[in-house]
Amino acid sequence: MPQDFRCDCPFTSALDILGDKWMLVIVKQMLVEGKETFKDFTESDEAIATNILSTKLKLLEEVGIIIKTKRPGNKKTNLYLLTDMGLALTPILVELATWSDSHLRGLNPSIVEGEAMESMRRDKAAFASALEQNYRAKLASMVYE
Amino acid sequence: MPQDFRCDCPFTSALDILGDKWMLVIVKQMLVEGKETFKDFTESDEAIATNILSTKLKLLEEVGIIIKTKRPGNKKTNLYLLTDMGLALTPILVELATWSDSHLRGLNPSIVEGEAMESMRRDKAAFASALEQNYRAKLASMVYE
DNA sequence: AATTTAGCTTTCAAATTGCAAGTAAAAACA
DNA sequence: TGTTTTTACTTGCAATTTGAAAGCTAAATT
Repeated sequence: MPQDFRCDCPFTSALDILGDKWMLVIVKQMLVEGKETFKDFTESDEAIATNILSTKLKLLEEVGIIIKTKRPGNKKTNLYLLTDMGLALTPILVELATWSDSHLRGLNPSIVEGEAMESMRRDKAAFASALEQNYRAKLASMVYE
Repeated sequence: MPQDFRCDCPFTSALDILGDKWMLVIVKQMLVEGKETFKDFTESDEAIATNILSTKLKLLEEVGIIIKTKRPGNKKTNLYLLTDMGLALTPILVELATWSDSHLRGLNPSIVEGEAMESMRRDKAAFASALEQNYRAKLASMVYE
């Protein structure tokens, strides 16, 4: 079941894949919070139900945003990792967070503040790039362990 | 009914508002396609149902992304216009389209190609800025007519 | 005055989301 | 080596959301 697209619009087509409450949240958890396993995701602040998690992980894999793998020697724990296609979502996530930072604090006063937010405000592109490089470094280190 | 937020994460909070198939599509139609009236939206490529459109327009207004108004002298046709908060979504839309352009053509080969896409690729920030300025110019011209 | 248009609302069916419980296999423990 | 725990799910079912189609009201046009 690949996916259905509403039309030929590039904006809309992205939302045909990413436009729901969970797809980008899962990507964020991987990129920003370092979550890798099914268990990791179930323990998140956002409290995703396991059946939804299962469905969304399958969809993310089908589309090519993540890959499912295992650590050598471990036959039980699945690892979900971002592909290049998935890492390319970083700028979208950073723009979403930036918009929240400047326009959503009135509606959700609990939105976090701190050094990371300040760093993001100071230089969005550098912040996005750092997130991505950090994740790539982790991927590289996994291969040789 | 303002809105419920899942947690204090700025990424997730943006998706609590924008994370569905329609909210950002409606904003795109206003920003990129110049749609303003209920009728305009119903005639879009994406073919939104009128009940959903009605619900989403109300939500967009409640959140503060759009305002509902009328042209002076016309008591029938409602105009929906982007606020500053709504216009601030432009970079998110441009990042979504950019991602589609580089990663979704395999899954949706019908995604449009053309001068606008090339211009977006050439300079994303300038493209976003042009979209926003273009919309602001339209807003300014409406006031004096 | 009659018709058309714009902007919805209502009804109901279908799809999606989500809670809670259950299962199977691997791994850790005694 | 047998028992318990952990991980990664699936299943059943209720609740919510989405969507197609029809209907309705008031303004504008003919």
